[in-house]
Amino acid sequence: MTQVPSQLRPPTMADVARMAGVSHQTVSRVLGDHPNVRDETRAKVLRAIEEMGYRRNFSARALATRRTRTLGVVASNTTLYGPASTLFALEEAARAEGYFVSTVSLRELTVRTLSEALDRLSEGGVEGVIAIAPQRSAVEALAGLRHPFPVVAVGTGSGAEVPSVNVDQRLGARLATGHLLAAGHRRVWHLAGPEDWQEAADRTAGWRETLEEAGVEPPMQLRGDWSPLSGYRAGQELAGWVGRGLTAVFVANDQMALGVLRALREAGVRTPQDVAVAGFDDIPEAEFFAPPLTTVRQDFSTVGKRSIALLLDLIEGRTPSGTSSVAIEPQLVVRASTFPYIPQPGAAPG
Amino acid sequence: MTQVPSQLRPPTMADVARMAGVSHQTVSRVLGDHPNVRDETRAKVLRAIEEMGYRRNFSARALATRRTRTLGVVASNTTLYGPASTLFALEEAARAEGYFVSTVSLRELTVRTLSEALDRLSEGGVEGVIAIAPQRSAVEALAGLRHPFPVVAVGTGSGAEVPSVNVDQRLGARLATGHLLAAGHRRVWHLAGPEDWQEAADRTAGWRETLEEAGVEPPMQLRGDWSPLSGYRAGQELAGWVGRGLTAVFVANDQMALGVLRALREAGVRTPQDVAVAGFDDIPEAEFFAPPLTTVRQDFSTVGKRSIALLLDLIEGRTPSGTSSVAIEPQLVVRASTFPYIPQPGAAPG
DNA sequence: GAGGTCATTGTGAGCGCTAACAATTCATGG
DNA sequence: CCATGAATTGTTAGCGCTCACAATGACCTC
Repeated sequence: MTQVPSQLRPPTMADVARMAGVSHQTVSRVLGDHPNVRDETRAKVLRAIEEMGYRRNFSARALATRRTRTLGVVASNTTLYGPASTLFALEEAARAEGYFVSTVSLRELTVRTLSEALDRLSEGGVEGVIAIAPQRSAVEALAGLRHPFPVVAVGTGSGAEVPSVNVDQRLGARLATGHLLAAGHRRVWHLAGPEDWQEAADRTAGWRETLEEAGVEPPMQLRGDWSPLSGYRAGQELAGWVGRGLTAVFVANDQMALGVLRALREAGVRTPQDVAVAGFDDIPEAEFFAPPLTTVRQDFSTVGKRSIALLLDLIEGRTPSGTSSVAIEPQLVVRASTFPYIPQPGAAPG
Repeated sequence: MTQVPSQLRPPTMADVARMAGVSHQTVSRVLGDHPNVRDETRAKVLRAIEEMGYRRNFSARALATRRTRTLGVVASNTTLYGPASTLFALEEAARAEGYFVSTVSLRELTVRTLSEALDRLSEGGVEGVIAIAPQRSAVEALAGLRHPFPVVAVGTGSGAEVPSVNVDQRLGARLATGHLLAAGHRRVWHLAGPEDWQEAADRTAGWRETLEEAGVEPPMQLRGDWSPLSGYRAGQELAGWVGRGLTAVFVANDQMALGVLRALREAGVRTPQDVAVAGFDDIPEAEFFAPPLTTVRQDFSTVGKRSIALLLDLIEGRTPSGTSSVAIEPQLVVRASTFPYIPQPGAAPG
């Protein structure tokens, strides 16, 4: 019941035209919503299309128009919340503009894998590519690669030579760190993300700036790899500093914050009474951590829309609306991990 | 430095042929790895290709061969761990077979959205589609829809009229429930997933069977919507049954289990000493819940490979290797939430 | 009623590639 | 030295569509 194998070859526009008693060009006009087609003719054609189950051939159309209306996306770690959300938002935004999205997911972003991915997408006829490339190495690779289509980077930071769209990570870190200072903490410690990630560097920079502006010497900084496990290990180390000046930690993402929370708990350290913890990302689970996590939310939907808009500008040869580097404001979400008040789940906006 | 706008039109095969002093067909042969090309000629052609930065035109090739080598994927909730992992695995498997993947992510799977997605993918020239369609309504919609290409469903359960690939949810539920019974619990309660999800139904069925085979009357069953919040609410209700026969809960996914854990904790109920909790999915965070969560792991990589293999069989007109419904075994991962022993994070396999 | 305009439809030429077949070259053996 | 067949290369005809332009006819104006 699912397929229609009435003929071996699917019907062509000419077949439809013959059936409707018009020329193939008229069929094309109907399909293309051209104004100058008599209603009666249009109806005839539509009826024939319906009856034959005709569908326009993508390849022929693309060949004739020289447009595939397909965008490529290169991503890695697509099972992480951030990249997955970005991917989703990108596809949605692209579809809204009438474009298809062809994805290549990489296990790791190196010059080689990135280059292969771009080659592959090029063979796939994409008109442009979005690279979700948060590692610095990836940005450099991107800048050095030749490709016959425009590329927009997401999450690479704004300093790049490649047009990019970013959430303002530095601002997010300032919000979180500032919030902890405002809550009365003298110093704020920091568990940073991987050195190679631009977003990690930006978050660290925002944290450091905020402390320095407040006249506080930034304490020792730990480093993790985004994983809960690395957060757990860092948390064990942090637990050793409780009572020696540690009262607040800004963790570079929620997953590591989860590990930190667990390590602190196991060490008998209470959150937030003994140590306040703030994260970054606002993953859906963050609200249900023990305790619910204060964190920084990024608007991926906007990231997706802006990225697609920028890429399409580049494809159409338009001057991008604004600069070629877009920054999006993140938002602080305060929950119990930094505050003794425990809100009801579901009450917080998220 | 990134683009090569040396000529307005990108070079064609004929341009390369002219430069190499051969016919365009010879260029095509070189690109197609045809055996009967003299090494010397091949070298000439490759040099010309390199020099001109030539890339074969996707649309022209697809038109001539009548093959786009593109598969479609329809998915919803792609930011959830399961669907995101499946998506990733599908793309990887498709790429390994030389296919492109064009994704359409839906916010909700209804007959209408599904139908639109299939239409759209059809316009995009896909040769086949994978539908990550865990809702029953989606399966029905799929069965009733006409489409000019084969469709393979993932996560729909094996009973469907549509060829499908599934993790054996029932078996997973039996593993978890059996584990709890074996640990000495007299009864196992159950927080089920949304009624409309086949996977939820299968997990519930596995739970119920296991209890019945053990001669135990299944206790009241709660229902959530996969979210931590719904788990939290159910957890509050469950907390009221502690001391009245409730000692173990099998929760239909990890995120709800997270909510349950929090609710129990807030109610002063200890896990696993007072109530053991098992989840389903083994999301990366599960190991770092408080306490680390016993759960059921699904091998998405295998799901991806088998789905693609099945779809390609259908596309090529081959009889699918085996039946048209593939089941994949899940795996129980035991952690502290069902056992008084607390393993070190990182020690558990995952 | 001639001339003009507009709406509507048709015709022909590609888009850049591959498949099928034709033509050429080359090595080999009788 | 030429026939024989294999290896190598070239030629031609589409694949199914859109674009540019031509053709037709209806309608209007003076």
